[in-house]
Amino acid sequence: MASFLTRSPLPMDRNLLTTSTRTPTTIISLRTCHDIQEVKQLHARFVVSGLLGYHPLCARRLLEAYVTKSQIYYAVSIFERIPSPDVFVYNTMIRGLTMGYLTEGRVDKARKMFDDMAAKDAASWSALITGYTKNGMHTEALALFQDMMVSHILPNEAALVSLLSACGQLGTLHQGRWIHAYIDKTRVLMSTKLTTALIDMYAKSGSIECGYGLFQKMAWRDVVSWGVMISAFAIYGHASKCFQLFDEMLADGIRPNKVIFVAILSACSHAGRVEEGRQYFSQMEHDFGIKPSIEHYGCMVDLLGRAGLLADAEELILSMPEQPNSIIWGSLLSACRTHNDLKRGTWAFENLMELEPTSGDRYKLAGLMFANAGEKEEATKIRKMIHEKEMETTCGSSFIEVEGAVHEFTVGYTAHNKARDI
DNA sequence: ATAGGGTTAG
Repeated sequence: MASFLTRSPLPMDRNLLTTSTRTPTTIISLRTCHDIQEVKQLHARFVVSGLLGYHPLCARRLLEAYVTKSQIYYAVSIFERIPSPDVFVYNTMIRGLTMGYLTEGRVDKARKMFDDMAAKDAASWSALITGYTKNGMHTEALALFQDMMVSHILPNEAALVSLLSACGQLGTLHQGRWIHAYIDKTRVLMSTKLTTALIDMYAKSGSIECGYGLFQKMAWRDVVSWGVMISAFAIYGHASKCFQLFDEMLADGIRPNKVIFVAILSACSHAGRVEEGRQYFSQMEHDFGIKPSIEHYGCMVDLLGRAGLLADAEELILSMPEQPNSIIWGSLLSACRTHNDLKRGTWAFENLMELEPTSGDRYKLAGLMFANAGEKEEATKIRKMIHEKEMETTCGSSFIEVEGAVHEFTVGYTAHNKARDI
């Protein structure tokens, strides 16, 4: 059966194909497509003209284009028709399999492809490490790094950035420090991205001072570097520091993006800075042209709710252009519990039941609200529902690393054998 | 004739 790979070029393209030593512009233009439809149109042209089977670059560039557009289905179909894929093609496939919307077993497929590869380069390891961190499989990413070191393959910058992100998510400070030392020792260039990843790792692992030290020494800070630093201080509740950094960022000529405002607004929320929060919220749209997204509304509802301004929170929710999500309702419910607002709390709870009918934590919170307000009947009704529907409830917990070991702490749990010391 | 990678509300 003749496939498009074996078909000879049509007469109209034959001239172009045989006389030119340069890559056809249609193949080059695959890289600048920003729309899937454009890629598909070019794909069709390549099939019809026979270029796909004729030019060795055509299939791999098409594969690359589908991968960057997260079109794994098309990427696989192209991949399967490449006669003898090289490392670059395999690496592109590993990236594609671990990117975009995950369907079951795609990371495993990437792993299998990786294991089956006869020749792997640093980019192959990097692709899978990044794939793991992108899918929240941080432990697997760090384990793969160990294998990589054993195989004497030097990690590239992309791998190091992903590994630092994994360390930050897990809070494994000593592994992060080890990578930092490794970077210094091997004289890897400290780029903006790498330094930003280090700052984020330190901040998320409880060493904000280390992160801030690196930040201050940076030669070039982009909007992400500022975002990492401001978010870090926001989590620590240092609102004034966030405001100061925001001004410094503007003075540095960097325009804030939506992420910066999420960080600033969450800083306001954690520190109870209602007035500043309101100012930044309106400044965001009027001075910087950024339309508030659901995350920004989430921060504002939380800010107003914590401050007990529940009527304002309600008004804001009703003014939202899109449907509030469970985070917004959960935030409102939590505020209603602390401020004993049964009316709005019930409203939030009703919406939560629609959006997350099986989340035991939401029901538990509502139960506590009714119990606090003396509504014993409502409270028992909810407790029964949790029991009957066999809903799972989680408790808040935190991880802390001491001398290389990670300990988990659960709210109300003091049975840890060295809880006091830690 | 070659990419990838860092920030985000409870």
